[in-house]
Amino acid sequence: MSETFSIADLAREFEVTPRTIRYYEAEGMLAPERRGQRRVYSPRDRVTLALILRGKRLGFSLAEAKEIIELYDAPQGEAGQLKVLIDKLADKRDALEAKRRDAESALASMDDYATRCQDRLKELENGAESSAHEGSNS
Amino acid sequence: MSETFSIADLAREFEVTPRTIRYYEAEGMLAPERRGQRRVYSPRDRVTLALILRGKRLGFSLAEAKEIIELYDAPQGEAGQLKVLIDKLADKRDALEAKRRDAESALASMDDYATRCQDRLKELENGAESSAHEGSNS
DNA sequence: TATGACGTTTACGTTAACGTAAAGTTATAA
DNA sequence: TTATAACTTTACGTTAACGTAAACGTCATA
Repeated sequence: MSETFSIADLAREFEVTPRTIRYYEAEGMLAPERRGQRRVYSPRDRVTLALILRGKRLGFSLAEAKEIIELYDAPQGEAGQLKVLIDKLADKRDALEAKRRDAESALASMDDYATRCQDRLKELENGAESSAHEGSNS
Repeated sequence: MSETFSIADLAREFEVTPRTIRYYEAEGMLAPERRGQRRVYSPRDRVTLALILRGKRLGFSLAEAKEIIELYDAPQGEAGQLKVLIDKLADKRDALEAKRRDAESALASMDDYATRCQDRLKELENGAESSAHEGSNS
């Protein structure tokens, strides 16, 4: 028998409220067991929650996050189902790739800008030859 | 005099509605010129809109996107301001890096899963030796 | 036994980010 | 000159994703 978690455990760990976790359950994204009326979360439930929250951080809606999760526990029974699953995975992969590219280009331009700011700061701190864009004239 | 754009031009290009663009203006993120009462967008306005939308795609709220944009046209007058700006840039950079890492780990596990699905599919298509996890026994 | 601490359900409230409709303005085309 | 296409403002409506409050259950412990 493996580890279990209370709703407060997961709320603490992932820095969300119990309300949020219950909401995801109401949306059909989690289905913890019950000990009496209390929710008992398995390590698998915990992974699912982590997936949801990572999806959200990446700008997916809960509906989109749900689609992704459903892919991960889709039945791989027959070949037909598997082909459909593989196709859908490719779609989600493309969406993720796009986000990564967005992040990378944003990082690139931001780093570029930060470098220019630092150069400008050094100019200001070294006596500073009045205007910017001045070469190092001896 | 450089190119200008109507609100419909930008709406088409970025696949949003004019309402959305006006909303961003009302939120203080865009300030197009006016020819009469009509909005006239500069290439710079267009870049700003692109920044907003990329931010949104990455899961930033409009408020966060606004902060980033304000960094990009902050005054770099004195050294003190520049230092503050550089600090804030580092913060936003960290947030972006985190998103990129999220995207990358999501991609990695998804690719992993997709590969396993494809393996399973090939098994099914090649006569299929009953169960999974069977080596290629001669 | 009573008093927290932690959980539950139910239900209404809130906010961001727009959608949508109404009514008016302005330039161009027929 | 009228129509129509593209724009404008104003203002109320909508949806996702929770927040918040009320009223209740249940277990350990002081």
